[in-house]
Amino acid sequence: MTEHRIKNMEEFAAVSGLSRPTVSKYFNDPASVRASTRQKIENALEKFEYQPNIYAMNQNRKLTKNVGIVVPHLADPFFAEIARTIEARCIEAGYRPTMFSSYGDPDQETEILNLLRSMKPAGVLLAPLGRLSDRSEIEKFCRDVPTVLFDSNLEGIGAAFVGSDNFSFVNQTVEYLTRTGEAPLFFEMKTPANPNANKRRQAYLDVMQRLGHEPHVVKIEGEGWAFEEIGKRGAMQFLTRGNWPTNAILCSNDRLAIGFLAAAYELGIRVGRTPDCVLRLASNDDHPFSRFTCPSLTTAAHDYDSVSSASVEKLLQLIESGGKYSSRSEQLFEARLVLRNSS
Amino acid sequence: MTEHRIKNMEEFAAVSGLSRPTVSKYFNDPASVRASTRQKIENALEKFEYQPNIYAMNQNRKLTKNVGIVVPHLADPFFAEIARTIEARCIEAGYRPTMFSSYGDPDQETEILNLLRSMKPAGVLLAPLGRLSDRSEIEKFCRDVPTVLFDSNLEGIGAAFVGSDNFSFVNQTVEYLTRTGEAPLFFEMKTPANPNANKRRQAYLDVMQRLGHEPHVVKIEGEGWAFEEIGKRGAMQFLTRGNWPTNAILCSNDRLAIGFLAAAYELGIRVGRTPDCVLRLASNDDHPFSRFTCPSLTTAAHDYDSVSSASVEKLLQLIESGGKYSSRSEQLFEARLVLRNSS
DNA sequence: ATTAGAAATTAACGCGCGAAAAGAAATTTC
DNA sequence: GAAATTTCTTTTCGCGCGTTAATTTCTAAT
Repeated sequence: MTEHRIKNMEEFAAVSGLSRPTVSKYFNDPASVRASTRQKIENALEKFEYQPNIYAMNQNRKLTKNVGIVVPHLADPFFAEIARTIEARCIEAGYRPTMFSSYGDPDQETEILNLLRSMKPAGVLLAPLGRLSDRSEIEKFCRDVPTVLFDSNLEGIGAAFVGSDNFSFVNQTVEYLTRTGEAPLFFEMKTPANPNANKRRQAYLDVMQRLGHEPHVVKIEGEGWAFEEIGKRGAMQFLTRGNWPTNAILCSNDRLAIGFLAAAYELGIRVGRTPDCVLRLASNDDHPFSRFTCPSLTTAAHDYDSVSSASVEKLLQLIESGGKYSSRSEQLFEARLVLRNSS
Repeated sequence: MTEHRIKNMEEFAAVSGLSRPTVSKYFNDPASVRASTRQKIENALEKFEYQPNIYAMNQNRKLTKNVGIVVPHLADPFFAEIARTIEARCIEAGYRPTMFSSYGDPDQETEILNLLRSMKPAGVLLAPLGRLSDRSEIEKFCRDVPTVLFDSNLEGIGAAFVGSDNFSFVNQTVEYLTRTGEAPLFFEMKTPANPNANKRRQAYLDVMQRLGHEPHVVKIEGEGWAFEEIGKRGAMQFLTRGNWPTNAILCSNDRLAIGFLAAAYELGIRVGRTPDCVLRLASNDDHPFSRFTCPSLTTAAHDYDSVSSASVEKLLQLIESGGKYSSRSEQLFEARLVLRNSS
């Protein structure tokens, strides 16, 4: 029982009865060595607990197994959830994901990209801030590092975009609200940072026209990422002002809707589909908390799983093709209407 | 205009008119070189955009500038928020934080610690899972790496613990509820994973005894991290059963309370402090969403800022003392009672 | 100007691994 | 069983930097 702590791959190769290059190959890709050899290594691995020095590994590798995941705001459960799923997918695929959040700050987003560049990642999954992003910085980054955009599209940037079909979201909610009652107005922030918001407004206008109803867009004030607070304040104004053109509200996203519902509750205005309610509300995203609002929120749900899987898959393809791609692809997933009690 | 891309520190040292060891010293600690030298480097830095290879840097350094931040569940806005604050503090202090989340899984927590160990971090800030954590693994890890525990205490493990004073939380909420109405019952999960939950129950029992009221603890079923769902289901049962010993509820944490309020709303049971309400509810944590519940939630707030600052400060002290400490310290911060509409 | 002390330079080594090339050994194929 | 193929070993080089020790240069004082 030689209780000799293994210090490097040389020593570990010795105790597994192999040469260092072979062991190196194994750690690079376990399937690249013969089964019997793999056994030898894995036996030794159990007895001696060694793991390669990640810094030495990555220093000389052209391509690391690192993958960067960047989201605009990790404290938003929506992004936390999707980042979590993507992270899991990357690990399954044998990569080492690292998560970053710019917390709504464009400068921090740029810093993250710089840090990532120095990490020589195999690829990056990036959900950009949107309107606030420094487009040229992101563009520059995408030229150096294989990058797949998700959630927020920046036209023409990155090798691919994977996201949700905003038209499908709004189409379903508007159609449902209209079919079961009055056609909705659209409740949104005046200057949304996220490009999806703009697409959703456009989709709302399109659908309303198609259905032959007059559109009403309510734009509320507010900057930053405190959407619930913004939604609540905006709803307070909207609700106390009265004189609503319709009794159906479609919020641009769930976080605004959460604020809206809080305002309605405080004002004693019943929201829901029962006869005693004066307003009906629907929204988009299926935020993790939307099933616990009062009333629970009718919303168009992202296909989280598909978006995550497709993003990662796209990135893996891109990596395997050496970062080259013939044309930028965009993949959009349909929404799934989730009927709850708010409409 | 020599558009020559700098490849390594040697080249960068050349263009800044210095020797490599000096430049190396600068990157290790900018204050360790003469002011005029620092200027030279920073001038060159603006013209030539070079950043040292992080892998080569860390390979041979006894201690990196890396700091690990580990939380039990990043998709929980509470942890996302505290992780965010801690991350910012670390960056301010010149360290490079990396965030990890075990997502409630003990195995993943252990894996994270193993990965961290191989990153040779200067220190780690760890909020362990709690009851589910593999104590021996964490203990082993803390022997190798300077570690400060936060949020959840594991007695005797790590160099220090920084958290909130659960007694102060419960003391304030119980005292408030009792003073303004009936004494509360305590609503919690049967087998809470988080040690704070146990301390809160104990604090509740203590306070009730001190105030001369009979305690009532309602324990609801449920495993995992879907606290809102668990709270809602448990509240559904509790509320439909009727025959409540008191009209005041103290939830162990806000996420349970969010579920409780959702259940009450669905059942048409009014919660709040107005005369038309049949129940009053308070809770602990001041979860980011607790101001948007219906009604908004009266809760005992963590001193987020102090906990984050103190944790990081403690870790920095620990790092500067070479990871040595004479005795394990515990630092607890008082709660701040936030009165909203639920009681 | 002299000089001690601080700061920078030179030179050299090593870290732990990736990578590549050439040859030996094992395995598969017919 | 020999040939063809795959897999492994040996050898060697280099990555980009940390680190150290011995000098040299600079700075700030006497």
